[in-house]
Amino acid sequence: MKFATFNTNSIRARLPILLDWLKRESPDILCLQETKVQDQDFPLEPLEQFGYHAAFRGQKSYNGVAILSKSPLQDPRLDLFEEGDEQARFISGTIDSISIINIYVPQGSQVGSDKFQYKLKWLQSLHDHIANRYEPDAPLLVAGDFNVAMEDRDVYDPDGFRGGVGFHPEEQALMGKFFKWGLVDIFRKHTTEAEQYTFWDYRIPNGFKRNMGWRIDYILGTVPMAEKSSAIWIDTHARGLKKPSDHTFLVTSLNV
DNA sequence: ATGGTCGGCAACCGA
Repeated sequence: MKFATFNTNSIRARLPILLDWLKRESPDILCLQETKVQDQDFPLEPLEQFGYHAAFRGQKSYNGVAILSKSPLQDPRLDLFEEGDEQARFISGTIDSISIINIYVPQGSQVGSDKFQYKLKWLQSLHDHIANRYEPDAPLLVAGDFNVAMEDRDVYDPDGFRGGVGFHPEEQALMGKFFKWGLVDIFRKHTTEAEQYTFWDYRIPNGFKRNMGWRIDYILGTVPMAEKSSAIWIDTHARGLKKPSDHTFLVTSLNV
């Protein structure tokens, strides 16, 4: 089984890249973030023509998540918070008896801002949601754009970023709670290599060419899932075409 | 060479 995640930064702008990649890689499940499209405008038909079911929640201009899959998503849930979400950042369900959670964590703007506090609250709420509703010995994958890098080897300028948004100890401590609960960073299960990034800021001139990136997209799995992962790789196909995304595809093979 | 990020969506916000 091939499982992947990709921040599209607009699914409509990235549709040629996305369809090309689906044709080439034929993943069983693909989690998408920042679709930036309202549900009535979601490009369902071309995806169905490629043999995919799609579950999605969008909103105007910002955010938006989707799960594409060859088998339909069962028991879909579209809200993290019990009272319902104001922002489209969460979608979960079950496929072939594997629980899937796809998330787009708030970016956080600046340390100390209201948006930063919301990011911390969101991460804590995601942790509590998982701890209250899932078991660490059951099959669960949590994938998406976490907007947090964990270690020096995961960013191109650790000393420059330390204490800033995306590389702040409070964010990292909240990420640490996921690992303590029992989730495994599947990328780090397979390699200790540094400078392996999934995101390059558009605003850095030639940032991709100079590999000035961050590893902020993850596939996390409970131990039974991590044990079934035979490989994981960063696929920069999304950077090769005319309208590159600022993120890449992150893909893992699972023996299920 | 005389600029220099994107996308959404209609003036800027968010990343």
